[in-house]
Amino acid sequence: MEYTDKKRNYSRKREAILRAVRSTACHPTAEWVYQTLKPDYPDLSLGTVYRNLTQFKNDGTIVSIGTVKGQERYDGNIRPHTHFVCSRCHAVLDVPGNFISARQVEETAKRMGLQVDSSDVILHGVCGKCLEKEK
Amino acid sequence: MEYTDKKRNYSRKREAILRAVRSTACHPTAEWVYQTLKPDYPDLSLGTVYRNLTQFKNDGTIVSIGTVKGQERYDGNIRPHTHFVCSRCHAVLDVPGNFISARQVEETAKRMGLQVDSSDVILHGVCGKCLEKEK
DNA sequence: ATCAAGAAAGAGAACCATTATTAGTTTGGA
DNA sequence: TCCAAACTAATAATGGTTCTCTTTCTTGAT
Repeated sequence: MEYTDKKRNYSRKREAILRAVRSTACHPTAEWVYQTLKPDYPDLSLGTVYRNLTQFKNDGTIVSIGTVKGQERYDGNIRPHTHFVCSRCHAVLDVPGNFISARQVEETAKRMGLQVDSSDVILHGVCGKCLEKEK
Repeated sequence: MEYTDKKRNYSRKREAILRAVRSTACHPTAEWVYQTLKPDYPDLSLGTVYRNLTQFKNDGTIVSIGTVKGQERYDGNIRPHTHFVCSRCHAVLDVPGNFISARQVEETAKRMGLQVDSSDVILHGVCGKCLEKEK
């Protein structure tokens, strides 16, 4: 068994990064977090943002929605919910409801010998704003 | 309205690329397709694989499962179905069933003013092989 | 308060999947 | 056969992410 407990010191910037991710519903990229905090933390480094986002993701403090247009998107809301990705503007929206049958998933996983840790539902399409623009 | 119809000439390599994607259930990466075809097509270029996979994806001939470990994964089976991604070995497996309530999705989309074109269900966890290894 | 150990950060190089460019080849209609 | 458009190989460029290395903080003990 591997030793996984890591001492973790306090860091003002780490705290700010978590606050930033939790403060928005835009499902931000690392770059967004960086640009958002830069004014208040002029010496913030992009590497620090990546490092801390990865840590938060690994210990379940935040969650990753996956990659949209080549960039990983994060979510500070770790309660399972559905996401909508606009194929025009690449916005990621929360959709209430998870639309999935946990029982069905469990049964299938058991039958297939899989250990399922999480499940994501992602809808693709065109968001309201982009539909407006296209008219 | 934009002009989207493109003349398409025949190409032996394009045909082989589609055949390769359809021939496997491994949900291949561009690199896999390239390595698989290389023996039979020694002058195949990786750019050609990327170009044609993108074309196939754009006109709906194949489908993208998203990005796993930084690499896009494709699927020649375009019938909606669920996918399982192993967080250890990064295998992508087909899971019979789609577990999603189309009606619920429709209603929610309508209420939110979204145009939903497709929906993906992705399970994350540990596959049977990796569970064996870990014992 | 001071000090040492190690955790965190800044700066920038390195990495690597993907995309773009360019020059040459193939396809298909006239 | 001839030509324009489509396709490709080779390779450079791009860009998000990770790594490295040195410096700066944080923490706990003295």
